[in-house]
Amino acid sequence: MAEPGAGTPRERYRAQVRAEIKERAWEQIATAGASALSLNAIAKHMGMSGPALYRYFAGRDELITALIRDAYRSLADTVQAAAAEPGADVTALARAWRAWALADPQRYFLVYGTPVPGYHAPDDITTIASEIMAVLLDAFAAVPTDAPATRLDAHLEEHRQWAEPHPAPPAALRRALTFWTRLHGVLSLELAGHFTGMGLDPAELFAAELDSLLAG
Amino acid sequence: MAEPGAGTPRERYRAQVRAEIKERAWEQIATAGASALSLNAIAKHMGMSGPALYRYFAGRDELITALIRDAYRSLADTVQAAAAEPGADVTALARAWRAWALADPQRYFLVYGTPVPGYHAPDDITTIASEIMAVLLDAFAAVPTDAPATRLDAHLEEHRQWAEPHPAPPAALRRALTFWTRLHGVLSLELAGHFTGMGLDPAELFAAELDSLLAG
DNA sequence: TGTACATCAGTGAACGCGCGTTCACTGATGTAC
DNA sequence: TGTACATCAGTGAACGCGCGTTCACTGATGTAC
Repeated sequence: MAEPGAGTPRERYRAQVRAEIKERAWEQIATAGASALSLNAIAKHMGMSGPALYRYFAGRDELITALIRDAYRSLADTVQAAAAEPGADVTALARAWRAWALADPQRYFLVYGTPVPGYHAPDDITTIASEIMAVLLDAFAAVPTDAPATRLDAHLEEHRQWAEPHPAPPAALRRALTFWTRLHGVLSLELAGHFTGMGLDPAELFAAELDSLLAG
Repeated sequence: MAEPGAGTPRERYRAQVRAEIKERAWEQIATAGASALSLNAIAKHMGMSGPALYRYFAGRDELITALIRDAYRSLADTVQAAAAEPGADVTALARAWRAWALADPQRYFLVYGTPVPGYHAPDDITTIASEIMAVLLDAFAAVPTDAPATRLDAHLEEHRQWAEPHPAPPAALRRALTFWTRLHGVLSLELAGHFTGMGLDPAELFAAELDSLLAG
């Protein structure tokens, strides 16, 4: 007797409806932000009654958590795919990261934006986040720098739990973190619209930060 | 006949109540985020009925806009005060910036966090934002770098409207922007809790980014 | 100084709304013999 | 192959809630003569 597995027509249907619910949710988030996400509104958009969604998600919170998980997963897949390309380097990762962010700003903000006080992501999401870091560590471990060790290198050498069990040298730890914070600095301000009206090209800013990473 | 000016007892009372409304609003934002801000809840906290607040703010949107304006004003005052101290340098500005951010994370996010799609800040807020940039430009114009001009320098030289009429040289434009994006990169991830559980000290990351600016 | 009037802060009732969520149900789909 | 039963997607009514906002009002405070 086969377990009620993923092949069943009913299971396939369930997965399909779940996916459509999430799609509509993303549309709603893109339009009005994550805080405006409403189960009833999604149901209406799908031509269903509100309570029907409870067959697919235990509630609003579970849906949001699923969206956050999907967003992390999507970014992890994106950077892993970029790293798997032949000839991939840090520049390729940065480009993939930026493209992912620009493709859906609200998705980016769901991952890296203003946190909801009190919300804590489940453990499996933390795991995905460290997959992402692992890709960065790999990339920087592959291109050692000859810059002298900094105070931060020393600090990270003594506080490297977050990178375990990756064997990256301290400079790679530092550069991976710096990749993250510098690109996020430019991207989040760009996506939030802080450069609009300033007359400059955020892509130039991004490129300059990438250069700074390659030099460091 | 004196205009119904700021000295009137009634006017002073009004200002006081307006201030208390905003204080309660900040408390609420700190607790549950900006999207949870509610006029009725504030009124209840103050022991007033909901409609009473309409004597002081035309509605929820006007209150939020006032809070955003106050937050920008507060940051501008903070960096201006830091710059006015004898012996003030870029390091002092960075320290003041960081202290301001840590003092109230949700206030920081109201300024630099996830934007609400569709919301556009009024012009006077943009003006305050450029006051802040002016302080950074002053600081960097005062300490020229001997680093060679970059591609970004060239871009900024041709796109410097946002800095007008400040006479800062291109390198100062670049360094002021980079100050902003790099510190924001570390601070926003720190305040959002992305470093918690990693076992590293965000202050070290911040210090390293500040060092990178001084070197650039 | 007192009296008449104007201003204005705050109340309480009411409006319509959309929210998340529960519940008992109908009807279609799948399963076992 | 057909029949009996179990599963489960989706409905509609209902719950209680808090929201923003309006309105006509009361009562206190300030102003003019």
